[in-house]
Amino acid sequence: MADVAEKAGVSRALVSIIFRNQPGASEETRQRVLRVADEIGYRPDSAARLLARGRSRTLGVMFTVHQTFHTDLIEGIYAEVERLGYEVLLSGATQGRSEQKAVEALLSHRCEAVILLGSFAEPSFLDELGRRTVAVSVSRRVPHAHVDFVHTAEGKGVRQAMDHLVELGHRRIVHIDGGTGPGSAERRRAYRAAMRRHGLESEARVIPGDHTERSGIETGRLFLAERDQGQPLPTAVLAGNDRSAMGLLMTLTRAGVEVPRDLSVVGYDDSHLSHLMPIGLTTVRQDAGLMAEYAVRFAVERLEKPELEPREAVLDPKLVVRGSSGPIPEPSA
Amino acid sequence: MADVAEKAGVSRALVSIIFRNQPGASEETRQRVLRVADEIGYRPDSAARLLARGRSRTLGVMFTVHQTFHTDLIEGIYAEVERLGYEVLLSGATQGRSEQKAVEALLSHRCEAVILLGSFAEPSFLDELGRRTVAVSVSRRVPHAHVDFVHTAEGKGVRQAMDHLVELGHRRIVHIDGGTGPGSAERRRAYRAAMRRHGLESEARVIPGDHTERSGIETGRLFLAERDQGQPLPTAVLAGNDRSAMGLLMTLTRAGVEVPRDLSVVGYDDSHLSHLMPIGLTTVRQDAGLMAEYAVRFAVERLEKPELEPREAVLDPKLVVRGSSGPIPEPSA
DNA sequence: GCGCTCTACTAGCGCGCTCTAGTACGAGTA
DNA sequence: TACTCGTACTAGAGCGCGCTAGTAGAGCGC
Repeated sequence: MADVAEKAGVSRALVSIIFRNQPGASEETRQRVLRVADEIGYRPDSAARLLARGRSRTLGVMFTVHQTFHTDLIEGIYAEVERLGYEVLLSGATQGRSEQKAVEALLSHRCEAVILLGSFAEPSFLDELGRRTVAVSVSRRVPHAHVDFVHTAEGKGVRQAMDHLVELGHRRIVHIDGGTGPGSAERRRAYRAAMRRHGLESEARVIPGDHTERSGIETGRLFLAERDQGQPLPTAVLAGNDRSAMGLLMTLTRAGVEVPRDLSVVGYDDSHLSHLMPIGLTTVRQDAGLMAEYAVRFAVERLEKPELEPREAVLDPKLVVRGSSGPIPEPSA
Repeated sequence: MADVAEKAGVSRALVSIIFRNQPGASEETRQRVLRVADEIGYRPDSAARLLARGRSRTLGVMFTVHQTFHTDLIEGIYAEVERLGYEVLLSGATQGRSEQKAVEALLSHRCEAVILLGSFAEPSFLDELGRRTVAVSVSRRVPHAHVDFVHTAEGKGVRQAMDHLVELGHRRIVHIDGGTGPGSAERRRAYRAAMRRHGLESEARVIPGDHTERSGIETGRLFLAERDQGQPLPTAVLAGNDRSAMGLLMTLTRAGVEVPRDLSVVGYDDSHLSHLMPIGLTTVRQDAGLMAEYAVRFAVERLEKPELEPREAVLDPKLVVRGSSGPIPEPSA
């Protein structure tokens, strides 16, 4: 910066003004300084910039690397953040890199707010985080924690899916659970309620799982083993999310079970891959773009008005019927 | 930091030493300072830290949000970077956020090196970037640019896939191209060479596309339209990558074409989703973990020995045969 | 001529940390 | 005793910016 200032024959302060696009420099000087900077290859150092101004205008986003729905959300976040003149820092959680670690990285990089996509963390962790900084939790709802929430009305989505299956004649409808995953408790509850409402309480069955393909695969294996022992397959499965549904589909299809003739499968999320399954996955759509928009807006608004209380946005999900669900198999089949 | 120092009754410098895990503080003081810091909720500010020490020890990673293979790479990158005591900053390219923009963000955050996953950028852009900083290009090979390369021997992979298909009796083998995507030129060339080698030159057909599901879908539609006009379907397709293969599979399967009975499909990458397709996708496996390891090591080694010339790592791909490829359909069928 | 305002610019402090060059002091050594 | 040496610590400069308070000079009305 000093080099640029000297070469352009102005003070460092003026260079600073110009690079911040602030008024206070003549058009002529502005052009000259920018030209010199370009020649030298100068680019403002955001570390120093961050340090000097109190604010970083940066939102941190914690996501799970393999969660395809998260990449849908990230796309939306980039778009909205740019609109509002902020920046984004991504930090991924993986097998060997915990959520806590990912969030720590964001905080130490001076993110003003943290957006957590589908967090699995303890409620106390979220609450503490929310008190220390502005935090938004997407998908994962933790009552009484000091964070904003953006999620879909899980109950509504599950209800639509269940009504759809019951209308098709299904009674033996199994739910693959999402474990401690975001939204799973609500989905599980809504599944149980729907079974009760349809008088299918005695048929209700929840299979433990998580939000990965693995739990779908394992459930598939379980079903096949049961079938080999003479038990009938369920006629429909409501998976905890799309990935779980895909795992199930794969396992069953490979074993010769035909979907939806022999069994219907419904997913959850409508991640961008779900409509790319060869048969098309019937699933509950969450609007990733809108969720991202809310998350960013909540964060930015709380940053600009710190006295604001955390809020909650509940979006409406929508069942998308594709090829993986169909009428109940013929009794004789 | 000053607060911590005061409350613990030591100088700021000593607090600094302790937080950098450096020798020069007694165990007793160390514990006391850490306890005080914890009480206050102090966490070293990496912006200031960055500014103060010359180095950031941070590698920037540019990736394409929806490219599933990239998430596989990222997982590997996090692991290797941690092992070497560096940090990672992710920056995603999306529809509305160009590669250039994503890279700019990384540079202004003081990344010492940039790892580009499957870049589409102009060779001149890469070369310039490589001269300004340490850059590693994964998958995309740009001869004579001043960057490290990590990629697989595309030719070998394609050859294996083609030999596999020819062995199964296929002759009308079509290639869906990856356009300007990383590796596509090499794959296209290898496809043509393989057709020639097998005496199938006259059957060679390359359909323009890119590395997304869309190009698979469009190719599927094209095939269906051709079939409706009386032309025969090809018997096998070598897709530009897994996503393209998945798009094709979806379109054809929905239209009643059975894979692999009516048509064989081979993908490329073996991204973590490809073995989750219900029928299992035959594909050319690239070892994401190993590629990530090389990329990080190249970057770090060049950072620590700046006189090092850029290098190239060519890994061996391996055909993974799953359910989407099979023998040529019966002539009468 | 004077004071006034407005534009275009500058001086220099401070953001929170790292790091070099030091000091103070007790233990060991000749 | 005088000296080194090692351990535990401190003072203070400086990293590259942003920002506040200020100046110099042009233009204006009276």
